[in-house]
Amino acid sequence: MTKIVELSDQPTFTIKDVSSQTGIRPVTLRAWERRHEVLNPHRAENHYRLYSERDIAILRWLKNRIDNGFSISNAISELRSLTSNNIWPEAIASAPTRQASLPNNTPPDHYAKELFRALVSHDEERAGDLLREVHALFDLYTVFLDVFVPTLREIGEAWYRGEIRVTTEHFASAYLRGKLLSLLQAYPVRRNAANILIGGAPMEQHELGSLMIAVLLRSEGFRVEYLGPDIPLEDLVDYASYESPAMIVLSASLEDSAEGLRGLQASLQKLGKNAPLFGYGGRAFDLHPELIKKVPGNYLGNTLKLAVTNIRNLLQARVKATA
Amino acid sequence: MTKIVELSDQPTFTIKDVSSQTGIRPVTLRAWERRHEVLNPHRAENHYRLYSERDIAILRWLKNRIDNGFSISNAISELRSLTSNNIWPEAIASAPTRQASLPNNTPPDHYAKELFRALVSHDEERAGDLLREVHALFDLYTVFLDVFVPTLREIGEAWYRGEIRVTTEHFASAYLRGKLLSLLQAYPVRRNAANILIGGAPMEQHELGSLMIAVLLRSEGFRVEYLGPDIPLEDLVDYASYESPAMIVLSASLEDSAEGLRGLQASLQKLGKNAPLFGYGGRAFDLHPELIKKVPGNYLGNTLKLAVTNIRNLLQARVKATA
DNA sequence: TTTTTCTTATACATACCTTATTCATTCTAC
DNA sequence: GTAGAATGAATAAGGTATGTATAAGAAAAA
Repeated sequence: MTKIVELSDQPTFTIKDVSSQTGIRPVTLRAWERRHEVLNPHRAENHYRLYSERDIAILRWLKNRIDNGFSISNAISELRSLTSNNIWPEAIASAPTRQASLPNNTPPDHYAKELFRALVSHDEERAGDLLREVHALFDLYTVFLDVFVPTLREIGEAWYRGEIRVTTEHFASAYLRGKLLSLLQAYPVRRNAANILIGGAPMEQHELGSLMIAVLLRSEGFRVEYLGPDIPLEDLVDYASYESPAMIVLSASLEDSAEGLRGLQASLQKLGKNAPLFGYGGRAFDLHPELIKKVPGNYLGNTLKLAVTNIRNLLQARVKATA
Repeated sequence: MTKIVELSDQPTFTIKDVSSQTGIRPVTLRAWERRHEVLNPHRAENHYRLYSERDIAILRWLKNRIDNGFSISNAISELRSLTSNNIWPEAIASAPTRQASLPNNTPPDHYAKELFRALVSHDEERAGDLLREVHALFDLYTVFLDVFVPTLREIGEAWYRGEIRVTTEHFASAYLRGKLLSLLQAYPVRRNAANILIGGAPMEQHELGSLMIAVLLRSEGFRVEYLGPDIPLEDLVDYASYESPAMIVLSASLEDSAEGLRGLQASLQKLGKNAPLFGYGGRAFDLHPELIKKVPGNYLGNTLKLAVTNIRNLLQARVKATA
């Protein structure tokens, strides 16, 4: 985790920007620079100072030390001893990262790592660049299986180990949710293909898994309605009786949510010949495999690829059965 | 990404037209052109300048930046870096200063009704067509205030009256969430503007309101981090102590979530001079106005427009106070 | 023809950034 | 306690940035 984070050296901020962001007066900034040789802002052609994000991160850290009662010279020598050992104070390490873009033959693994770093430092711009690159290089399955999923797993684990804040986890999740939803909406809706309803089990809040399934299915030409997380089952059955979808897919990451799915298959069977297939999956079933026996219906497997293959096969079988 | 609107390159406007549309004096326009090589208006045979709609959009964007306190050279270099990243025409086209309802005089509430019907019948395609049209006709405020908000209210009420299914409400909400998140991510992130953290109070699940605020603020050039719903406050305060945002905005639709905000202002004040402003709003405060007295901090009002205005004013006052 | 409004080029005032020097406090070491 | 360093801030003098004003010529309108 405490690997040295590279910060942008792109000089973009004027002294006024820096002052308003750090609360340090311009005169003081210049005095520090002159007297302590701290920072070395780039200069524009007109000799104006241009600060990088890294500079600002350092200044914020210094300001923080001063507000805690240390003198500027103390703070600076502390900073020096820290940086010479390659240990960066958290405020600096968590500043946005930006690296030269990697060569085009980088395996998806590296993108997962880079994406993780970008998200952990709340750097949307970098994350966007990475995703654009990833989409240009790989197909959707690779993007999801080898970039998104590992990134999400790493974020989850880092959160569990207490290395990143809940707020950061929230930020990353909101960001990827947005990307997946716009991806979903970018695919055209097939009106006369098999209709699949996708959502999260009751009480379920994590929707990234079901969203990825939805995007993959839609990209393969299925007609997909994405219903979001926390679907009430009774209402869903009622909706299914009117809409007659070919299949309902729900995901659960919590044990309780998964338990809640036990009665669904039976309720759906009551709809008779038009009863939709019911498929389920999610982290809850990876962690507690005994749940698979308890929940009637089609367990879709523990990877996205498996899930999509299973859904495809189940639907084909259903078409044959009704024909 | 989705193309929102096409801007004509036909040179049809005289410098006087441009001036009256943008509020920039002709002398100034010529000075910018001479000194910064920005824009390159076509010339008539008589050497008079002829501006295209696209030119005007760019100028309006520049004006907006200047009104937000940036210098012209800063604004132009920002513009350059944006265009080279090709996130460009969309961001400009939906700039907040666009004139409302130009050619077509269909009122926004007609679109609200149509959007409601499309969503209730789970018709994504129709909804997408409507949104594209709405974005081409109206500015963001109108789209949100007069189309999105009434649609959402109508969906909520229809659900309350039992006229639509929860599943339908979920579908509509997921759809609009996706649109809003893509919109948010379509705007470039300003790295040197006041940083605002936006999210939902603890236990809060409804995120459409805070998302709209986030989009509006980002469209006005603020640096916005959207953190999603259900933010843990303790962790947020910790994050704020490192990141020093200028403001934190949380929304609550449930009474309990709103109650949970009572202690935040005090926790934030402990961060000392760098303490961010705290603003809040949401349905909970419309329904239970007495909560406003109970929750210390800045109540932002009961409409989106009010909230954004209040946030802008609070931030301006803050800048003055620190300067 | 006269008047208006565009064109370019130059000029000017204000605000802000630059360096260098100075000043008034506060801290630190003897 | 006192001398001297450290520190934030003020000031002067020069340069840049920026909006605007003015002059002189050309085209369009009255």
